[in-house]
Amino acid sequence: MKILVIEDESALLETIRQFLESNKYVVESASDFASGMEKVGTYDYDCILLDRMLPGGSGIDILKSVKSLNPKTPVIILSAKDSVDDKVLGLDLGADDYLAKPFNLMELHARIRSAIRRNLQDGDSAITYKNVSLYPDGRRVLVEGAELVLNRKEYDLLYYFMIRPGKTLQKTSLAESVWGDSIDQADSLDFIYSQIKNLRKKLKEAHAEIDFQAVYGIGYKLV
Amino acid sequence: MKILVIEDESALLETIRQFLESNKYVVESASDFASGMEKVGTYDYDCILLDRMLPGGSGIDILKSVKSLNPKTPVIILSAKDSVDDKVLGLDLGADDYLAKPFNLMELHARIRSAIRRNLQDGDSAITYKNVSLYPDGRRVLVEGAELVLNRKEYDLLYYFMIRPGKTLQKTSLAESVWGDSIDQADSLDFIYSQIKNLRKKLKEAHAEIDFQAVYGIGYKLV
DNA sequence: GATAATTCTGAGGGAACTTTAAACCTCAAA
DNA sequence: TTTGAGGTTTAAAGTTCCCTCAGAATTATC
Repeated sequence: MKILVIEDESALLETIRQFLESNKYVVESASDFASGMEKVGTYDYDCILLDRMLPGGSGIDILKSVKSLNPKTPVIILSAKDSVDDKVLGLDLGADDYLAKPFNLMELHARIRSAIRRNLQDGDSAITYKNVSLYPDGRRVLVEGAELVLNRKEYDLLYYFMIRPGKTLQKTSLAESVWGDSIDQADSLDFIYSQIKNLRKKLKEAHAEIDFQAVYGIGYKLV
Repeated sequence: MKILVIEDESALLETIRQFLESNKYVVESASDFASGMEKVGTYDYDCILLDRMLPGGSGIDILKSVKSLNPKTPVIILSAKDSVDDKVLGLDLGADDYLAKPFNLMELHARIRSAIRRNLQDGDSAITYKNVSLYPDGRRVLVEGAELVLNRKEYDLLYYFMIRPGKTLQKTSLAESVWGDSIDQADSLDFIYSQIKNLRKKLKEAHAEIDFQAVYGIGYKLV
């Protein structure tokens, strides 16, 4: 699960980051309007935490942008203002939840899970490609109706591919999304080979019609 | 689906209303005893959420009234008290489920769906999976007709699994749902292992065909 | 073709996680 | 106060991941 936190108070940002990472989320952050907009426009996230007031612009505009690009991505607004108007404005514009600062981290966690779950439960919760269906809610994978048991990394990796079928994905992107920001430029990415290999084996045994096609020098794409 | 929420804390009431409406339910509400009684006596609902303590009277009396007028309407009691007596009293008087405050909205949603489904299935109010049947009213569990005696936590845990068979449930979700919001981030979740172990033992002795499959690094799922 | 770069495969081992049992705590009933 | 059941914590043993490494196979470049 990848979460974007857009927040200019660096102390708060770090607190949130640490907390979320200890809860196994992959966290990215932006601390001003421009970089927030850029991240939102470039990557997909499972949930976005958004401060209302940002240097360079209003969080509300980022919210609008998110909702036009990826209407289903849940956005939780963090704001110092606890006025009803503020709340209503945010929710009217499509925010999924609203949390007044200062807030409790456990409360934040509950809201994030709730938002993500709600998002996944809406309508078609399955992601299907060829004869493989993936249910984010419950982390299940079915191949022609038969359950395919995957472990954590395998599932995360497959999920990342399944929501972007046919698209060539760089190894660095894969590493960042599945393994988190902690990946260093200098680090070897050999572990991806390992995971791809194991996933392929399991998929083949289950007679899945999908495969990861290596794109020499770049990464892989799901075909 | 039309739901009546009888609750005097206006903040909680609004939270529930927003949540349910966003999930496509039609929501009506009452915030004191008299108006609750009136609504209950006048309209039919698919489910009623009922606070125990209300200005002007006890939720229990409303429950009695509902059960004499429309015995089949599912009623879920919401209460700040998590005492066993309270729970048993409510369930003895015909409540279909019981949720201790503070509760998670997704949990509430699951219980509502479960209660409504059970109601529609007419007659038996059991939740059945493989050879295990669970009767929320009375908190009884039968394995192939034979009663399986579970204590409180064991029952709560099993219930949480039974209404979500096959779905991978995170340990944190389990902890929150069965143990309540009091679970702290820093807390170890090892006690879940103990409960799982005891439940498994009892289930096995009773020749139940269900089991909790560990999902490494995530939690468990009922199979 | 020869060479370099990249990808694939299999095995090993340390870390993370789960299982199990037993000790410990708490609280209500006798 | 004692007793015992329910529930939690602890510790040791067992299991599963998944990263690393080394060599083989494949692909690109010359």
